[in-house]
Amino acid sequence: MSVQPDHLVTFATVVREGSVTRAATVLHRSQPAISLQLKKLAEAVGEPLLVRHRHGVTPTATGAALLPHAQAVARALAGARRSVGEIRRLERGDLWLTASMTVAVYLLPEVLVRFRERHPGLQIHLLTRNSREALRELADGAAELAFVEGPPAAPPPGMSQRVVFHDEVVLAVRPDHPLAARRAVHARDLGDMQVVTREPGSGTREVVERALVAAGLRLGDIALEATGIETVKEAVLQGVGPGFISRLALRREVGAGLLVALPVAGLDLRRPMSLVHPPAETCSRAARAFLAFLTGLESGEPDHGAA
Amino acid sequence: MSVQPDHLVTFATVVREGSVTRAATVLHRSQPAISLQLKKLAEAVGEPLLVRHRHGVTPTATGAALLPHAQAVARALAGARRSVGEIRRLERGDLWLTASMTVAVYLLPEVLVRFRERHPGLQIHLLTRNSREALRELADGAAELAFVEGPPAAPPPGMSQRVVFHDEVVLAVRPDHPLAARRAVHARDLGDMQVVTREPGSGTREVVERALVAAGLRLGDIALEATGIETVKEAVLQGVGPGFISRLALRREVGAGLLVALPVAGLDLRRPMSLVHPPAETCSRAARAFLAFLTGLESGEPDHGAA
DNA sequence: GAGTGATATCAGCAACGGTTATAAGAAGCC
DNA sequence: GGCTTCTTATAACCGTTGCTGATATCACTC
Repeated sequence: MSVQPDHLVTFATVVREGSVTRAATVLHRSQPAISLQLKKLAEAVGEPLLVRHRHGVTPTATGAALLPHAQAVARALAGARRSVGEIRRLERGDLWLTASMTVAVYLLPEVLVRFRERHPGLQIHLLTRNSREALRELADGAAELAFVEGPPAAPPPGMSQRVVFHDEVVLAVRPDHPLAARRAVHARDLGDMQVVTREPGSGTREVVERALVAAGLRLGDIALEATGIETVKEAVLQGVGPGFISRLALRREVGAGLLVALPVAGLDLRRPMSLVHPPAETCSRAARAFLAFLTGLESGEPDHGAA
Repeated sequence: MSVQPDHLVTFATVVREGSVTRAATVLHRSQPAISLQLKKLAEAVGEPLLVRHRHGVTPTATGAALLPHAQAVARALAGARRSVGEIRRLERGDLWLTASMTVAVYLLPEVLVRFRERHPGLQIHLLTRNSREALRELADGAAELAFVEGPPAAPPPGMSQRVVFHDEVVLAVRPDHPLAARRAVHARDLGDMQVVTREPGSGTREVVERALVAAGLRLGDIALEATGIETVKEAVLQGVGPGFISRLALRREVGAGLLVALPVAGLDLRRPMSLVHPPAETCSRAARAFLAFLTGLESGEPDHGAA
């Protein structure tokens, strides 16, 4: 029989305690169980490892030679158990998120800060991708939770999906713009405007175009087609004209009075953000904790619910 | 169920091999056995450690966090197994000997050198004591083999004893001494001599006195009572007079023609050296190897047998 | 010589962990 | 599209291990 890890741990404990009986109580075993393990270990080595005397045992020369290795095994095992304990108590762990740009930049940071306050030991990895890439990383296992744009379409097999945020594309204007005084604009007014939009292929642009098509309308002049949300925002701020931007991405500027967000009546510019994730049972504890945290946010803090 | 060392080793192997099936062959287990161990480990941790894909498995974030600990356990265990292997093959080990002065100084070094040539990895510890101390250290377990002076008296309980060397106290004289031409002296001539002896209480002195008493004789003048074998030897070399010394301690000087060793007829000055040791089964491999080595010497090389 | 404290030994038994056989899922290939 | 061929998962069975509880043994103490 070869050398068993348990035997080495037992041996190390026996030497540390200096007694088979004491080691038995420490290890929550009966004394014969310990004696048997020691016997097996000595057989494996081929010679006695302990000498018995009145008040316990002491290692032989061979035992002393083996002891450091036994201690190394015991140490390594204790380290592994401690690590597992930390993981179980969520004192340690990794949370791999993948999210499309808008979610990653404008929604998640605030949420993640609060989540980390609750679990400071967790290391959060946020991958900023587009929706398709995010879903692929989810399937790969590179991330456990994916935040994607768009309504619940076809969730990948074996995955759950739910809407976590109801965003909406709005028309952003400067406070000194004539429209700024109005509560909203109507879709038919768009034909007269010179607007700023994102480039074709971007999520925001697609939402706008789909809504226009559905409403049987067309855009007027496109004053500027900008790549990237911040570019559009900057163009609007500079006075180029009204621009289509997610309400989510405008929160700070609206709050600061730098821009005004106007809903477009007659167009369905809603833009739900979905969370896609494997069944909770197959998720890491960290991911489960984050799912629960999100649910808590939605129910407990209504300002994060509908747009 | 708690985290088992075997599971960690298996996990480390699976990650290294990148496949459950390959790890199974490496570990000489069936594939289901490995799968089961991984399942148990994942249960203990509380979340999945591996993600499956077409050509095997890769660790999850949690698995990656646990991996170093699993590797540490595997490394430590491998180290312990290697160490045990070395001990079994006598490439490593300790041999603790305790011996009375005469044996330790004049007999063992030569033997030990040859023994170490055969087993270079063994570390030999030679404790130089007197016979009583040697026997106590044997009982304590501080040494495995004890070389003591005197005939097989009462071997300690559970110990074996055998004579390994037949020494003899002789009368050493300088080559220019009148006695040097003779093959031997007779005990009754001692009364006329001025001799050099060890101090009372030394083994050599006791052998001489016991023999004299048994023969109904007394010593003549003691010219010098010296403490220590080398002191007696030096006194004889300086011409103080004949001296009682163990033949064993005279080998070099006799060989070099510096001294002549004269047996004393009519006195039983034999002085066997005994080896006391526990039963071979309870000895370390190193000690067993040394016992076998000694037996080989005695049978194979007669010059080490009788005096 | 009885008492105490330690380890060794023994018999019995439950459970773990292994094996073989089989299923099931995904990818690649005509 | 069905077929093959990798995977890993599941199930039934079974042998061995290793534990427990009781008891023996041994050494030292009083």
